[in-house]
Amino acid sequence: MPYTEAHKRETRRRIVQSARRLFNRNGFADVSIDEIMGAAGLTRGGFYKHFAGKDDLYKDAVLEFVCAERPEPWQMRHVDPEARGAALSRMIVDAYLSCDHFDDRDGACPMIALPSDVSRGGESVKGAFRQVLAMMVDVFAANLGPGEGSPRERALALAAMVVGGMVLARAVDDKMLADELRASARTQALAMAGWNETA
Amino acid sequence: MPYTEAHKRETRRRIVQSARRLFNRNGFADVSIDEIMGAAGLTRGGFYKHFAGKDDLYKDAVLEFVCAERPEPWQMRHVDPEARGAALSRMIVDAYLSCDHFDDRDGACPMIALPSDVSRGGESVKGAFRQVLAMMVDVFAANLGPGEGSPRERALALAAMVVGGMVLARAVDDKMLADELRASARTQALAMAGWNETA
DNA sequence: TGTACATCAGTGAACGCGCGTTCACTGATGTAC
DNA sequence: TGTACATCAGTGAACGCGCGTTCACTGATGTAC
Repeated sequence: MPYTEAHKRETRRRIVQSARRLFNRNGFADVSIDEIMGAAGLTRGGFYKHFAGKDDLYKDAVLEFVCAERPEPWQMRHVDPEARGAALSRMIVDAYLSCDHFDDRDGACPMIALPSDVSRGGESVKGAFRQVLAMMVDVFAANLGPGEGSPRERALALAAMVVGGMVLARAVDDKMLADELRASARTQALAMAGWNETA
Repeated sequence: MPYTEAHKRETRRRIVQSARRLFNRNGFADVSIDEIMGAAGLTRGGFYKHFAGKDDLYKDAVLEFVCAERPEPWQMRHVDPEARGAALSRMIVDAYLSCDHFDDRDGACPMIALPSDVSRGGESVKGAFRQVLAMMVDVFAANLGPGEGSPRERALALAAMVVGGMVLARAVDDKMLADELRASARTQALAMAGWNETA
């Protein structure tokens, strides 16, 4: 058994990472396997030693975000549970709607970079997308401040607002309007969640 | 001057309409000019008598939604001004987040069907997208009930929430979760806008 | 420890295919007389 | 009113190109002896 299993896993991981970046930037349809393999330091043919086809890679690329290394406070999983609560949740909203996240074409959340692509995709990508959404909704629901409606309802609406604000900001060719969208979604989201600055 | 100008305009309109439907359903990259022309009852080559290229058509397809015939209460422009206000706005939110709109793959708002495609597109598509957004934001801002924040801020956040709710609902492969997203966005949007049922 | 071997990750030429676009043409139509 | 003409919307074959995928291969590596 030449080449260790670890070696193969590492190569596969590199391909998935490269794919995530390129899909984020250019969409699923406009990225070729050549580009993905090239960016991973490999060549065309080897791709099929790791994946059944392009579609098979798609869900892994979306899912990779869940496991990917992210700048704090994105690392929801690694945060000290003691630090959870309104402060952390506010940081997540801020980070999500931040200028950095807006500009990060390669590393952004797939819910922002790929939603309409995924909506036309197959069951497996949509399942991966659901996992990313669930991660966000669970963090929100567990840390809500005072407000109207069930925690789940409010958490889902919060997710809709922060994702929607960012998606609209990116689809518009007017930096001022994009900034306005991010700021408005941020302020109203914090208010809706009961995470006001004054709280 | 054979063939009237009206005839040419009508043909062009048919191509744009066909393109809008197909882009909505399959995205910009996955629709061929053959398909668009075929669906419009024409053949490949004639396309270039009307458009400089595929990109040129893109913005018109997005913009067509602004002028397109829509079921009430989508027809914001044609509604009796007397009827405007919270009742109308509530109807718009309801229609936007409705099951019918969710299912209408061909006729849906481009902000739902194409946002991540447009975010990777050129200046002209993004300009068209901005016009669609502006239409919605203006209607919201002009009809807000009581609430916190400036009208514009609240209108932008409302747009983010209704668009985001629908975009997420479509990207997820779980009808129950999709319904929950639509319902949650609807309830919280109406509350945020001061359009509560009891108002 | 050293060597011969089997494995299989990775290579790159080749495949068929569908795309966006071009172009020589055709033929339906409005206009001039 | 009828006819000859010019226009140009629409046709469909052809183009070069890049795609996803296949396949015979190569060569780096772990294992057996």
